[in-house]
Amino acid sequence: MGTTGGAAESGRRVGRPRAARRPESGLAPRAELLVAAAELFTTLGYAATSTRAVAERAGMRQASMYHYVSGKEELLAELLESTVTPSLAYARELLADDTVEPERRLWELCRADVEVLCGGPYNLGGLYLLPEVRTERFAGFHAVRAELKDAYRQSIAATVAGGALAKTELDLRTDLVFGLIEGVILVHRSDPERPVSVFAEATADAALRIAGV
Amino acid sequence: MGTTGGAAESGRRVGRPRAARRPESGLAPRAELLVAAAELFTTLGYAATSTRAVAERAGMRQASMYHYVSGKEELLAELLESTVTPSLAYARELLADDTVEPERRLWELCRADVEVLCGGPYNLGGLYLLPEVRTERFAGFHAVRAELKDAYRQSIAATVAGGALAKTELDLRTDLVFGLIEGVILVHRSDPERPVSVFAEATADAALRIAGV
DNA sequence: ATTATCTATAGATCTATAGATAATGC
DNA sequence: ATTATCTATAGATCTATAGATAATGC
Repeated sequence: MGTTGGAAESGRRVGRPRAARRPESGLAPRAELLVAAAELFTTLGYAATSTRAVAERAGMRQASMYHYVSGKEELLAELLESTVTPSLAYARELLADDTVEPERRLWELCRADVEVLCGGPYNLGGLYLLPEVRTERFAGFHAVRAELKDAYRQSIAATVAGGALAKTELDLRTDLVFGLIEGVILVHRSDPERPVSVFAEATADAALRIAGV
Repeated sequence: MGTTGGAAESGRRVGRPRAARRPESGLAPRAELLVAAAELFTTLGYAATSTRAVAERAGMRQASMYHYVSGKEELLAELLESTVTPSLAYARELLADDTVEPERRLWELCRADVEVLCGGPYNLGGLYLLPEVRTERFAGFHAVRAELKDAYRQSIAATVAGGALAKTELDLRTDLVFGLIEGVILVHRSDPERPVSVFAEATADAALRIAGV
């Protein structure tokens, strides 16, 4: 124990050496697998990506992958959650801070969320629509996503325009705003040249208009 | 020739009878395959659906499918295009009709498009994000989708607010509106109870606000 | 004769496990 | 001794083709 996963110092590592030696990514093996999975899932598709492809791209043989993860599903689950948790943490921070105007908070939440979704090297948001994701296996992801959506609902309700809404109306507005944010995933893909920051701000502006602010 | 594909009259049909006899759907075999594929692709996922599953659900054996289609890809291509062509035809009709106010035309295009995307029995719009769809094989789909997007661009440009926009700005607005429309696919899924017509109108309202009208 | 289907199958995967091996650590 | 990896493989697919068969049509 103690230095578990460390050993980044010299090239000396416990265990049989890998067959295909490579430059040393510096990442822990599990992280290497996650990066490889992110790239392959988003470009080839989840179901179309084999465990062999993931492992090989991470620099190890297919069977070795099972030393770190139980299979493809675990990788997908972790990747999905990683697209939500930063925004969720930020949303909570914003909601707790009452020195900021509610309209401004909502705008900032939208902006930041788009940055996370479109800013990473891979278009992980595109994985949300996978049918596989609906299964019980991904309950953890659904839970955090629902929490994020609830933060959006609260942010909208806190605005001047939002305070007057009936529950049905509030739900509808929330769905539209949330839909816009997740929909930008598609949009971003259609024009990846556009700077993410410009795009994130434009989306936040649009979200406020939808919310009725 | 002559009555190709017909024979819906009595139960008499040319060719070896199917192994698993069933009530007669009334549909032509190719249409039965498309319906089966729509259901399975949207619920299980494209890559996760086998040719056997599609064929069996359509009432025939796996190998018989190849009598009608070249494989899964052909089914997907046709299903994708079917989600765009009705809206595209309608968009052209609207653009040709100058008795309608531009703002109203844009609203109506959005409303109708959402109805098509969310109105069908299956959530085919969810297939847009499949990585497989990016490949050359689906160029036909991309072409019609690009035409539809262009119709949106024209509709936005024709509005009072749209006329004043620089090209970059117009492109951005178009992308946001188009993104909202396609994003509602996700939203609709989260609450399928809500009547589609209400939802379609609310989305069209939101689209106009994004467009700046 | 023509047609729509069937059965059978070759060849190519892919996943997950069993068991061997080549390092370091003590 | 412990660990991280390897090689090998059983068992389960899945796709696309070859060739047989059971209807109708002439």
